[in-house]
Amino acid sequence: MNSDPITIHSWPRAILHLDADAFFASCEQAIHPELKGRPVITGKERGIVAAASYEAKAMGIKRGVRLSDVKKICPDAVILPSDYETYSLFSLRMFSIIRRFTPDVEEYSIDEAFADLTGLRRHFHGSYDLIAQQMQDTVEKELGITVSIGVSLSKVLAKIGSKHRKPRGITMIPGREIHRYLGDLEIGSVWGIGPNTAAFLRKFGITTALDFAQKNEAFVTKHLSKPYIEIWHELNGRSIYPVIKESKSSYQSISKAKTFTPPSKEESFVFAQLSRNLENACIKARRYGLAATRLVIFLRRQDFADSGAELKLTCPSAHPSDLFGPLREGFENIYRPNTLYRQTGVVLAGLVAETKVQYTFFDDTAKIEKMSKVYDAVDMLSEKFGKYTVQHAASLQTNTQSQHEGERGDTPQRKQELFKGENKRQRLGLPMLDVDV
DNA sequence: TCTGGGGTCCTAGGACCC
DNA sequence: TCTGGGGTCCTAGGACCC
Repeated sequence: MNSDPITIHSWPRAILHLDADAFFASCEQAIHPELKGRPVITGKERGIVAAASYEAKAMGIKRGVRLSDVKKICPDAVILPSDYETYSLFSLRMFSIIRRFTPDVEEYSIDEAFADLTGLRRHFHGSYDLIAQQMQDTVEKELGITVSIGVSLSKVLAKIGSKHRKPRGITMIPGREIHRYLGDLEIGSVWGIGPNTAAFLRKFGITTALDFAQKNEAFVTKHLSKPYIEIWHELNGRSIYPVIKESKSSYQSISKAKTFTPPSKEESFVFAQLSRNLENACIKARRYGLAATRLVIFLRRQDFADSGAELKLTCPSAHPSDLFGPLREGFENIYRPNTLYRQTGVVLAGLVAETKVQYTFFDDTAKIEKMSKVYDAVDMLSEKFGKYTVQHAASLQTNTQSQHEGERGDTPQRKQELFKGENKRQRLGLPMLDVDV
């Protein structure tokens, strides 16, 4: 089954990659100026470091370190729960600043963006370097966070640039200097080359990005599959990956998972967690007008072994009431008594647009429509009053335990200052629900 | 690095059809 | 009843990303 052939984009492109520095921690420092200059860490809710400010990094604190260790290394550290909602607002602001320079912007992740600057020098009466500087300055001035930028001939090279000097770095990698940046770069640090591929390449004596880039095409096509051939081209300055403007509007799958501490062996508790995952996944699916045709469930044991089950649904749906039957069935297949579980999860897969859902003769259409209304109302209540206003009885058991998760009574005043004039829904870019209960 | 919670794309191989 | 070549669709699973 062969997919699209590799096409190289028209000659030389100027691709910019922007990467915010210690994004979560920087947002916290921007909102709480008294934290500037202090070691700040987020991740309180899960007990390990999600992000560390540069002050914390300087003391040797990295992502993934246990918070108990953090307190030993750095008793002064300010430890906060991650507040994704606020970070999303900063993120949207950051993207809109980048769009002042060009509409050709890809929102790659919450703290990263690509932009295609090809041909913009005339318009800005300056070099790409100057454009990058202006962008960096504007973000810093308006949002109070710093970013690092790389500009080069391809996305892979631009990423290498933005990582090369941090924080607040700007790195231009013109074609003639590519080798200078690839020579010191370990092959496993290249975007798209994971531990498996790095180990495979090392068997051929390839240890740096330069070693790989200098292999000839015959070698690459003989030993590697499409994604890696593409990376090889990109490392050599031939742009393969386009900057994709369209923001995400559809999903292939929607998943929800949650780890609980301490782990549990109690069947009803584990199933309640799973039910909650299902409800959350369904809320998201309905928000995008999607319905699932397959339901995947999985349990992760304390030793990190996974077991899972996949159920095919007779009729596409994003309503928990339709999915509880299959959920229960799958759960009973994989749950083993006297086993400690640490995580549950569900995946809604085979998503189809809600409008495409076809009812068979045997489905009770009237009942289905009634259920749709009920769930629209639930979604609206969740938006208005917080997520768990209305719950299925099956999920209720999770509440007692969720109380020891990180609480956050934040500073609404400050947030309102920063984002005044936009209600939460607009700020987060969510569509308006049009519900008549 | 002992382990969050989301996602994506690619490939091989089987089922099915002519 | 058997044989062969070739196409399409679907799915499981691997690998990778932030």
